Amino acid sequence: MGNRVRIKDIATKVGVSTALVSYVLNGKEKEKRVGNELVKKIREAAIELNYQPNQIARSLRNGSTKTIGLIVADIAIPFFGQLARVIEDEAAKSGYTLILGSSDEDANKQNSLINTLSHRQVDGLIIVPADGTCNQIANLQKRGMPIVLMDRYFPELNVSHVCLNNYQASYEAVGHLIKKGFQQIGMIAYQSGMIHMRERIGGYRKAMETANLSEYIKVIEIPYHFTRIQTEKTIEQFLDDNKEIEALLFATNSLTTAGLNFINKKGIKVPDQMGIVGYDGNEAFDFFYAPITIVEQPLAEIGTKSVNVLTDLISDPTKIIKYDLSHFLNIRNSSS
Amino acid sequence: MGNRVRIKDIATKVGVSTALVSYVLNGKEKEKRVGNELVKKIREAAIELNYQPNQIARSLRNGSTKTIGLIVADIAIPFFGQLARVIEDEAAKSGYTLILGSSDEDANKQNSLINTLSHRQVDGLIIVPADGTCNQIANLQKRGMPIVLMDRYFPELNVSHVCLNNYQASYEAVGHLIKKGFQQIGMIAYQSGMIHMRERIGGYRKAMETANLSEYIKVIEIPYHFTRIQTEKTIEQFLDDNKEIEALLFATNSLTTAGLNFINKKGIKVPDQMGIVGYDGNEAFDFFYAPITIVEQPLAEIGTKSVNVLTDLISDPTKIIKYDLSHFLNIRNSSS
DNA sequence: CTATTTCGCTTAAACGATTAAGCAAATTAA
DNA sequence: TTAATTTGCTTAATCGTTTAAGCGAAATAG
Repeated sequence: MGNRVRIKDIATKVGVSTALVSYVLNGKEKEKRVGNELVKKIREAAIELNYQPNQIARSLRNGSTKTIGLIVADIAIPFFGQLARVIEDEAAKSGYTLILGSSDEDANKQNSLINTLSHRQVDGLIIVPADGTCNQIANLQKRGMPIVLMDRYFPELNVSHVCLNNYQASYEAVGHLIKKGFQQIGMIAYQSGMIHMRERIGGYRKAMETANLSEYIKVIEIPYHFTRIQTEKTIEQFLDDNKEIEALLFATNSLTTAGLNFINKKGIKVPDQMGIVGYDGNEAFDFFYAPITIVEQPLAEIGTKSVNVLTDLISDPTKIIKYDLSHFLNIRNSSS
Repeated sequence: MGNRVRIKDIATKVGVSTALVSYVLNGKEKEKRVGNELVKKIREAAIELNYQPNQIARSLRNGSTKTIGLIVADIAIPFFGQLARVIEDEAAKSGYTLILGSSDEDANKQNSLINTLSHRQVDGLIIVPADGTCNQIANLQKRGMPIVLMDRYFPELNVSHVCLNNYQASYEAVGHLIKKGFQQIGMIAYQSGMIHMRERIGGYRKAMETANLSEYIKVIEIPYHFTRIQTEKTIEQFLDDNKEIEALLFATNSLTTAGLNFINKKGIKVPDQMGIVGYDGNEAFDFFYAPITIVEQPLAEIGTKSVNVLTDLISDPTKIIKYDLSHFLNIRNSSS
């Protein structure tokens, strides 16, 4: 893009100073009392020369890039892709553009992403924080960066967040299974110290305890970096070791996929031999012979709220806003 | 981020000029013969003050933002999410960061995205172009912007691209169905003038003609903005009008999903009553009782090549590089 | 008719970094 | 001893915008 047209070129062409051009192109011609004729000439010259403002120069001068950094676990995962899309649209409404990064739930990657984005002077960050990155977030906040944590947060930190009320969601999901007559309900979760996973497991436990089913509590936590095959093997081992299990709560979409795949192979009948509830829907599950009961997250609300909270923080960095949104339990055949 | 540390703060602390600090922090201390003691002091001061370079200022001065704009149809669609991820990683290897936009296959949206990104001085663009945006791309190129078209391109334009060889892919997919004994093969496509769809349809036609099955050629083209329900209705109508059809080629993942959903509801048996081949895999299809034969695209290759071509173009804007990559026909039960 | 206000524009600094050019002191060469 | 070179640093321009401050000329007020 060598032959870029600058404000100076317009100024030269019209025969005025760059200040006037800037005033006019920013719509301040009244306020700055620019003569009507010049306003017209400047506008025409800008169009004629095909002037395109340099947002970088503007950012440097204004101290604001009109840019939001979004760090998710992996943009290839539909859940985050869908969130990113909502965020993109909502951000655009306020003139913000998205800079994207995937952390792979890895603290080091997240750290370098945060550095990259903050060097690029993003006006704020929406982060799906990885396990063990509490300090990173705390430091960021101390340095005055507007941050919104999404999907999970650190209870020990006073940072804005927009998340699901995971405890309540699991509690109700398991309650539903119990009401349907299942008692020996197991849970397949990810190995993570992060609050969202702890709460999903906690809600499950609480529901079991409340129904006097504590003795049947069985949770397996699968490491995030396990391959699909390793995951299926682990689930197989878990079910072999606990043949009495009648129903399963899966803590994420991909765990549900892996689990169903295994259940399919083994010829286990859903829901007769095994009741199923999973987090986060997926077109995939429509094709399973028994449509799957799903804990649905309000994706659009999570995305828009995250952006709105962030723009609030950008204008007032002292604010702290926290949302724990409600799920919707979409009941289908797999749990009846 | 009010209290940012600038190079000037380091310079003041150490008692030198900003030039020296810049030289040292950019590793030019040898070349610029900076004294060993000062090098050490400057490094220490930078760490002590927690200096974070301002990439915006650097970009303005250097005329390069180390930023790539990525415009896809919709980042929420897993195909594009996966591509975005590959691109993100490959770009990071060369120090580039991604700025993201979704066009919804809409020419106007794409236009404003291109403007936004080019005002932000991206060093280059990877675009999945929307229908009817040939002029936009041509203008961009004329203005000297490095561009790589991905997934589709404009044959009438001499612009770099990385795409699938869609003609070949459809041709082989249909050839496979014919070899399996299907004759009355229909195709469900999107209504689009874009080359990728034309070629997918063209390859289908050619395969049918080659096998002397021209009389059975039946294609329906569904508008992109149809809802899931409208799409299913349209497919239903198509199959009602053409009850003799024995097999279907679906031109995209979401069409396959809609189609299978309908076929499921109607109780049509796959592959006995209907053979199926679809583009682009999806975990969903693993759960369909008959695993679906898929035209798989080399996602990783498309993504990495796109980035590599773009960085090539950035260093030499006169280059034009075109890739038409090969698919992999993953044959499963739905087509045998 | 002079003093004040308004009008319409220009000047120049600033944002934070990079880097060509230059300059004094120290060193080496002749 | 003088000239030339090397060393180690500083100065200042630059990238493209924005915007406070200022300055004549014209208009209005007194």
